[in-house]
Order: sequence, then C-alpha cells, then structure tokens
Amino acid sequence: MKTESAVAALAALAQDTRLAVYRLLVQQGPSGMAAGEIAAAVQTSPATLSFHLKELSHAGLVSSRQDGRFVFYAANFDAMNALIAYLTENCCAADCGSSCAPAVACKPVGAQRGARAAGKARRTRT
Amino acid sequence: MKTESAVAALAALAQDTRLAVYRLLVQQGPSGMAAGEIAAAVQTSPATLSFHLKELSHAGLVSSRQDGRFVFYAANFDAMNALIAYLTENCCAADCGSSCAPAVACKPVGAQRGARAAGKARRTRT
DNA sequence: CAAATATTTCGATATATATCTAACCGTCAA
DNA sequence: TTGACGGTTAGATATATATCGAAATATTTG
Repeated sequence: MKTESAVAALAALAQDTRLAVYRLLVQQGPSGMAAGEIAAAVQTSPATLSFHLKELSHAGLVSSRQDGRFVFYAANFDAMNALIAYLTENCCAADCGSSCAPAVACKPVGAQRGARAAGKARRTRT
Repeated sequence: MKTESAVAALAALAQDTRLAVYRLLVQQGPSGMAAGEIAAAVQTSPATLSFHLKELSHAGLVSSRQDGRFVFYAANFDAMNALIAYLTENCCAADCGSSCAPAVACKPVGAQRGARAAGKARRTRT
C-alpha cells in the first residue's frame, strides 16, 4: 500500500459520520446496506451522507452497487486489512518487548482463532 | 475505545508527515527517537514537526519523555491496537465468507511468519 | 551568568473540509 | 408518460488544518 492511499483511507475514516458509516458497514458484512438506510442509521441528510459515502468510496474503503432504485454500499475488507498492515509494518524492528502484539478482534462465523494465516479460504459457502 | 478517541487517532494519522513520523516510531520501537532526529528523517522544520508531534501525542498515539535536552518520542502500541480493534469490531456480524480476515503484519526480530502470536520477545539485544 | 543546543509556542495565512439548500438524474409503478 | 421515491450533484459558507518565521522556554556547558 502506498502512503498516498493510506493517508486517503485514514482521512476518510477520520470523521464522525464517516467512521460511524464505515463501522456500520463493517458489521453489516458483504451484503451491504442501502444509502437511505445508512442515512437513517447515522441520522444525516441524504446529501451529506452522499458526500461522505463518496469520500469513503474514493478512498477505496467501501464499494457500491445499484439494485433497482437503491444503491447498496458495503465495506471493502481488503482495503482495511491493507491499511492495518501498513500501519503495523515492521513494528518494533529494533526491540519489541511483547508490547506491540496487534490483537485484531475479527471473529467471523467459522471461528478461525487458531488458524494462523487463513492462507486458503476454507468453505467458500455463500 | 470511544468514537471520539478513534476519530482523533485517525485524524492524527491522516496526514503525510504525521503518518511518516508514526510509522517511523512504530519501526523504532519502545526506545523511541529524539524530536530532532525525527525532523531530519521526515525532512520537516522543527516548528512544524513539533506541531505534528503534539497532534499525535494528543491523540494518544505517541508518548514523550525528556532526556537531557532531547525529547524522545515513542509509539504507543496499545493505542494502535485499540484503534484496530475498534475498526474491526464485530466485523461481518452477519455473513462473513472469509472475506474479512485481518492480516496483521507485525513481525518483530524473530521472523514469526509461522508463529502466530509472538508470545515472548526473544533476544532483547539493544 | 552567558552562550549554545533542542524543542516548543505564537501569530498570521493559505488551503482543505463539512454542511446546508436547491436542483438534478435514474428507477419503478400506474 | 407522469408522478413519486431514492440518491447524487452544485454552489455557498463556516470552520478546521498545515505551514512558516520569529520569539520563547528548557537544559547543558564554559
């Protein structure tokens, strides 16, 4: 990930409404959510929300698909993982006294706590 | 982590110079780095750097300690982990088809490609 | 104390952001 | 096609941010 993209992603998330929207979409999963529903959830005017969604989209954090007269937005997980990787890159190259172990709290359906790297996506169901 | 803190942290990182400084400090580890040295590394004037360091510090991402006439800054790993946890919280509560596995790339000295948790930091040399 | 080094604060300015209102497209259903 | 609904775009404005130069605050050294 380039610095430019990272800054864009961070800037996109560095705003109350957008962060709320993004977290909402993260919790919503790949199926996403319609713009209007998002607007209602975060209590923002359609115009303002559209502005924020454009920011998130432009930063690559969310993607959209049109379905009838609705537009569904969904979080782009790859982007987030890339961002996290970028932030923690070469962490403690010098001396890491167990202080920098990143504890990521993503527990999908299949409980892959023990599985070390996800390497292969088991069970591509859905 | 409260939304407020998350936004503050993200805003702090959403800037070229600050992101560079932060990543530098992450790679530097707990020992940290003197302000002047940081300024030289990221090629910024002392005044401007001080402004940015204050931002990072205020957001809780770095901490400082005075040593003689130098001021050392170091990354605050807890803050970063809290931020990451906040971003990925309840990820894919609905239906996660292996799409949201966060791949964090924190590899300290001992090359823990396979070792999933790093447990103890071996070799505390320097 | 005075000089030198390291860093921070202050004031000013240019730029970027967030929000609002109003107007504009696309889709659906009669 | 017309009307209604869902979203987006455009223009204007208020606020926040980044950067700079100059001055101020430690801290060590002579």
